[in-house]
Amino acid sequence: MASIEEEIKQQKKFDNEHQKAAVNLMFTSNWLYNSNASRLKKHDITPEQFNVLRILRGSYPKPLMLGEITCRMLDKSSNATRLVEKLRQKGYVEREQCETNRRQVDIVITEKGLSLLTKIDNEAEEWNNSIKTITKAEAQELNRILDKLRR
Amino acid sequence: MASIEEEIKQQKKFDNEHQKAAVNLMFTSNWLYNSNASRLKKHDITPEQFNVLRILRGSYPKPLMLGEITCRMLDKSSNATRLVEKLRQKGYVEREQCETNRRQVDIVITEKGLSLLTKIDNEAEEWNNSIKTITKAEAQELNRILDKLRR
DNA sequence: ACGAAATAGTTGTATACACAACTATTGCAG
DNA sequence: CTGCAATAGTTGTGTATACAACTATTTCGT
Repeated sequence: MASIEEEIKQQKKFDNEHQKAAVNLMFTSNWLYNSNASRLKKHDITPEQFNVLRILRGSYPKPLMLGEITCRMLDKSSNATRLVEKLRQKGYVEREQCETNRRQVDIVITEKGLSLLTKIDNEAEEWNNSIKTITKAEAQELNRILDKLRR
Repeated sequence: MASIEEEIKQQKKFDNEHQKAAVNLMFTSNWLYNSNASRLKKHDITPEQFNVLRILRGSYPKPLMLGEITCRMLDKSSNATRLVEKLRQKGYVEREQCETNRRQVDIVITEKGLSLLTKIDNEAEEWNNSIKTITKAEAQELNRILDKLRR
């Protein structure tokens, strides 16, 4: 088992438990992100692109405009225009100018996109296990503390 | 108060508490990172560069070779060569080829770098409060769960 | 002593985030 | 109706991560 101090080879003790939690949080998030990135890599898709596809599946068959995608993303300041363009080039989404409001661009996931998500879902076993080292009760407690932290 | 579902405007319920915790973790980490980035911005330094400087202060006055910096960093796959070069251009660190092993490059923080860290420490009040919405006991529990999660 | 393997670091290319400036379209006050 | 503000999206520049190929140096087996 590796404590956060061991992971980053900390020489000195942390000032306090809060500082340590902040570092631990970011370190663990990176760890999780990298684990996710590596399982998606064989499908030639990044976690950010995957996230956008899942958002679009959530709304399917209704399209979403770019702004709606942005506000559902984990990282709000990411650039939906460019992410969507990457997905379009791969054939996973389609873009169309909205007829009633020509400023808007409507995005919809394609059949190909949906079937990619299905394939990834089906092999998610390994990924799911990587976070099942904690119990359901611990996951709930984690969610509670994280929600409180952001207040 | 904003639950993770509200933050990302989730349409459907999460499959389970573990999935939700994984998303919550990454979302909260981004939130924390952005909060950190914005306080450092007025000093024209990024969180990654700041992290490298603190690592070097931890070892001061002993220099560290690039590889030692890398393995202490939060994100191991980041590129210490390029980060250190940015810091060198700003005058916060010095690089020198190691005499006993010419493959190595020794890095040491400068007086200017140390005084920058001191200045940032002195105005860290606001940042510290941002994670004090949780109690010390909750911070400890968070640390315990995160360490367990990575096993 | 020689050459292969290991070690330390550098560099190139693709992806994504951060921020700001920019275009195009729509809505609204007067 | 006109023009200004608000909205929706695009694009440019700088920073950092991901991964792999590369150079230089040292170590070690024979």
